[in-house]
Amino acid sequence: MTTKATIIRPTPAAVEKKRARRRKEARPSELMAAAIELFIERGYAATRSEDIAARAGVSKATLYLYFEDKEALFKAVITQGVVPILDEGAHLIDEFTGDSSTLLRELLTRWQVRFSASPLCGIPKLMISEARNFPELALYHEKVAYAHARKILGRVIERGVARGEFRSLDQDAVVELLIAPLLMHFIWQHSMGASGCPTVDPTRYLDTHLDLILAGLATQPQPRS
Amino acid sequence: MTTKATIIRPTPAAVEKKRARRRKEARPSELMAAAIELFIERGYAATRSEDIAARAGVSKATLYLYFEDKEALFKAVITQGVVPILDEGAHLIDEFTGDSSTLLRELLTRWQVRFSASPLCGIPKLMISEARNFPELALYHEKVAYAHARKILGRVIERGVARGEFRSLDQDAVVELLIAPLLMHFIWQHSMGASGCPTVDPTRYLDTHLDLILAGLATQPQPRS
Amino acid sequence: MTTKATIIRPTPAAVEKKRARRRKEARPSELMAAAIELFIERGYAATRSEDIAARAGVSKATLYLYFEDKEALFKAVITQGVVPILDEGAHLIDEFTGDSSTLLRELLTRWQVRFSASPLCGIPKLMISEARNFPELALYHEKVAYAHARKILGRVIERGVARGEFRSLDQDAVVELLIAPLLMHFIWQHSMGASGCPTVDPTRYLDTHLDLILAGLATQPQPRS
Amino acid sequence: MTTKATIIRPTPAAVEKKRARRRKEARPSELMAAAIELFIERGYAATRSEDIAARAGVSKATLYLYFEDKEALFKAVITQGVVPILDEGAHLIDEFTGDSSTLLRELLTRWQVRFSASPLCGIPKLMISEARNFPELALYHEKVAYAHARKILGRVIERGVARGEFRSLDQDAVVELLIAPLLMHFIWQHSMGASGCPTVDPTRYLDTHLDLILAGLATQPQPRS
DNA sequence: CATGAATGAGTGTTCATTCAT
DNA sequence: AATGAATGAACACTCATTCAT
Repeated sequence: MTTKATIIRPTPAAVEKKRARRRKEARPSELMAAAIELFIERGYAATRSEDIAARAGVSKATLYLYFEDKEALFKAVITQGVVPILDEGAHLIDEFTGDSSTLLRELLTRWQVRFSASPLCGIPKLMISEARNFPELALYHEKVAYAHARKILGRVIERGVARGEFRSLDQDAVVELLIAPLLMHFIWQHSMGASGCPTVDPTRYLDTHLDLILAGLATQPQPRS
Repeated sequence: MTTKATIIRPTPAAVEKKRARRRKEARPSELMAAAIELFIERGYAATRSEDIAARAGVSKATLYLYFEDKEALFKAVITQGVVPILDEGAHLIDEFTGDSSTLLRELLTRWQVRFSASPLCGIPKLMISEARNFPELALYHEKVAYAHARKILGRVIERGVARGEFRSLDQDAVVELLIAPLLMHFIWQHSMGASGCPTVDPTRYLDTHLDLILAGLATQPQPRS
Repeated sequence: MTTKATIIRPTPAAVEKKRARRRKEARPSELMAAAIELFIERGYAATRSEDIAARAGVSKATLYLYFEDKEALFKAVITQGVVPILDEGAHLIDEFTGDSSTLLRELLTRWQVRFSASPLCGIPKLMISEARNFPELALYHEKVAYAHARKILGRVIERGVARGEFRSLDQDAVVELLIAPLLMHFIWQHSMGASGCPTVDPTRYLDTHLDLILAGLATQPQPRS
Repeated sequence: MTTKATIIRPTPAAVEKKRARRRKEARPSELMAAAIELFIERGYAATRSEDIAARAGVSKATLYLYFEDKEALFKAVITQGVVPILDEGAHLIDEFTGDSSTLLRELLTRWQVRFSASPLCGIPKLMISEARNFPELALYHEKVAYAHARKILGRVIERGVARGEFRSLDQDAVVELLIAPLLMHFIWQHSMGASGCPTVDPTRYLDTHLDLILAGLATQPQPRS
């Protein structure tokens, strides 16, 4: 592109320098990726900053070029984007025209699939483990992540109740009960599950969850198996 | 006191030490009680053995008279008695003669009440946090606690299915889904909840959980609110 | 004491334990002694806490048993007793009945001798070096040490002026000029002097200082050499 | 602009680099100026080379283009020109024809004024602080600066004694005593003084110093105030 | 010439653990 | 049985220095 196609004499002076410092802007995310894995595996305190650096392929000192200290790195990891995935769910609601049971089924399935595919699903376990040592973080995360998810689910429940599809129950509790199994599943997989404890099959687990809870929510008796 | 009164020779070498052993046998449990609180609050790594000793009212060195090391204390804490409370549930089943929905309701309520009243309800959070650093412990705990609870719940479900009260669904998943909200609740209270994040009302939460899941499980359409 | 003098059989049980933990209360001063030497030699920053501990014959960690941190140790060192020696001078004044020149001569000589014999004479150099990094300390030291010395010298000057022995000059400046050579001498000995630079003979130096300044202060022409 | 207008062939290879070398030769002194300030403020060890570079407006790496390492920079700073100012004093003597008291007064005043106006007056404090860590430097500095100043002052004293104006005292000591207050004053201002400790007025201080010492030196009783 | 990026070699500080008493 | 004192082994963080561009 920058060089003429018809170059006759590639003068020694004509040296392209463009490979250059690709790494720099990648570093923070590389470090955060390494950090999230290790924090989830070992916990915050048991993870040595040197190990994080090593896994990111840099020296310990480099870490401190990009993050004030270990705590800042931890906060950056936690603060990082759960929201976009949650918002996919919000879009789903806006566009959906069918019955609320199907909507709920699609929404939870979508979330499970999306989170399972990313290291983000390790964050709940991490957050749970460190919440009491980092209360501000816990509050922040609650605000931007959990509260957000609750609000989205709340809208679906309202929709179902408004359309006469769902019973009118304690809405806050219902919302919690919709999430709890998903959350528990992620947490389990990154703790007991990763230590060799048996884990339920995620698909059957989610299916049964939806089966039960949709049956429980429904105003009309469902066809029973 | 413990020596016969008729001893004539009080040789200088024959010195009776009879004063104490005072609370010798209480020490281990005092230490474990202190440890469980701190481990739950701060996590294993962030808890200094000196703090445990201080909370138990003894010196740091004393801890090592009763426990090999910090890890042994941790294991002792975790290994400790969840089983008795779970077994109360088993007894309940044996004696119960009513319908399975009521039985399930009573069983879960009993468990929640009993665990909530004890520091033991902090163990799930602790176990979750440390599982990957102590895999043998995780497996042990899974075996004696979670598997036990699952078996008990499984019996209730089987009972309900056998009596035609419950639908026949994927039993493992159903059992998990019965426990997940309880577990999640305990975990939440000892992590996010303890950091000032809002928490649902436990009673309404459990009630709604039972409402939903029993409705979902029931073969016969329930009277709907 | 506790054993009879006529002990025939020193029963194995009769063991005296009294040698015991003599060290504990000596530790802080041992550490401070080590610290003052090293701080003066190398400066605060260039002195490794491990070296201080080593010179005091303990491990690095032991240092932290007695001092919060390196800075606390530094402050303890600086804060330590210059005052008693200064006060010897104050007593001298109170008891002295002769002429003020002689008093001044005795006072300064006394101070020089006393400080020269102790590691305290290294503190001015240390304080000078670190004053800007520890302003609170500088102010503290100024208040309890320098200001105190100035006040004492001021009294002698006033005495001399009142008795018609000394000219009435700018008193603050005179006082400073009385101390400056002494101070400079201590500072020099712990810096340039210790690096092999030539040093004047302290006695001749002090004698000449007194000669000059007393001649300068005198209202009556002195007999001149 | 600087290139001739009539250049016809702007061959791609013939690239003139003529812009800069802008302040290339100014760099070392800019760095040294920045360094001296910081070394005096914080001491050698506590001054980060990055801060020096920043204050000189260049990057950390640039410093190493001009100085082998931090120590070389320190040495360059210290080694730097005190001599010219001292020599102004020497010239003064050569040209002076009046009485030695006046000469001494003029000489010391000149030095104080000249040094006070420059950051060089911070060097004594710096040298004092680092002498033991840089003994060669201390010796060097002693040789080129202090010894030089002493020699100059010595000549004035000799002159005064030869002319019957000054008493014949221990010459080395007298010379030291002439400098000590000046030196002490510079040191104080860059240490305690800079930390908020009270400082005497330099003019009154110097005046009184001269008053006292000249009176002390004089063979003839001076007119007394 | 100048620098952004990177790092090896430290340093202060902590803490689980031991041991003499 | 209990503990005050001590420490070895880590670990977070820093900084002088280098080097590719």
